[in-house]
Amino acid sequence: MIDSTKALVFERQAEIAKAVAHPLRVAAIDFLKDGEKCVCEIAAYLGSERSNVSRHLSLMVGAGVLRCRKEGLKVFYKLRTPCVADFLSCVTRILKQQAQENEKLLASL
Amino acid sequence: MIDSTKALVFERQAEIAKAVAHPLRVAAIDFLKDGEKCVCEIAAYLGSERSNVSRHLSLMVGAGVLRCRKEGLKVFYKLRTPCVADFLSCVTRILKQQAQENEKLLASL
DNA sequence: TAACTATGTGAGGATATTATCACATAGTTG
DNA sequence: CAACTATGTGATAATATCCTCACATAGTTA
Repeated sequence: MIDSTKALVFERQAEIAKAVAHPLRVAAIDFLKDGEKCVCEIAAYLGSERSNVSRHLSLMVGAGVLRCRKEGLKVFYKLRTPCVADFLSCVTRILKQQAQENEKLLASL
Repeated sequence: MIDSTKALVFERQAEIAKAVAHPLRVAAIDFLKDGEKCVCEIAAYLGSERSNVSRHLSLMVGAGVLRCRKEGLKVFYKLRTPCVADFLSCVTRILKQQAQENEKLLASL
């Protein structure tokens, strides 16, 4: 059985995964891996409503995935740690392996 | 702006992240990193209803995170690729960095 | 100060997730 | 065949997530 300390860790891990688990948020993280960007840049890139993007971004800040900084009228967001990008590359690797397996399956038909 | 190919990738990446984004599922993946286990073992470890666990597991199979194999009465689940475990260690690293920042903050009070 | 720009937030409804209960299925064993 | 074991599934209700619209806030600039 899971002890309560482990349960807490699993819960926090799930929270972080959840903070990434949305197409717009994945895209935003991918966009931010090159450095900080303001909301309007991010929204333009994502092609989605400002208010919606703003919500997704603050959700990620809440989960500790992003960090933000105000400067004049603009608010700049960036990855809180480069690990976040690594995390996405891990997901990408999973995707690649899936694609490879599918290819093998297809070839055997 | 995001082109449609990229959008598809982001969507698939989000799907995979979502498949992990639940405390029970994180725990199951952690449990499975040592090798395949049957549903009853997993359910016992998670301390949750069989039917519920079964649903979470097949969700992960659907997302391509797990793979399953029938043997007699039992169904064994395992990680589809070791990348899945790597992915969780990435999340753990993010958690650690968060904890370190909090510690630094605390020390400065 | 008034108009403007960038961002955030409340309310709302639409949709998706989740857990639980009861039951169905499939394979095993006496 | 009957009882049993392991697993999966349908229905349902509770809850969470998401998007949109309208409006609020804060800083800028004319």
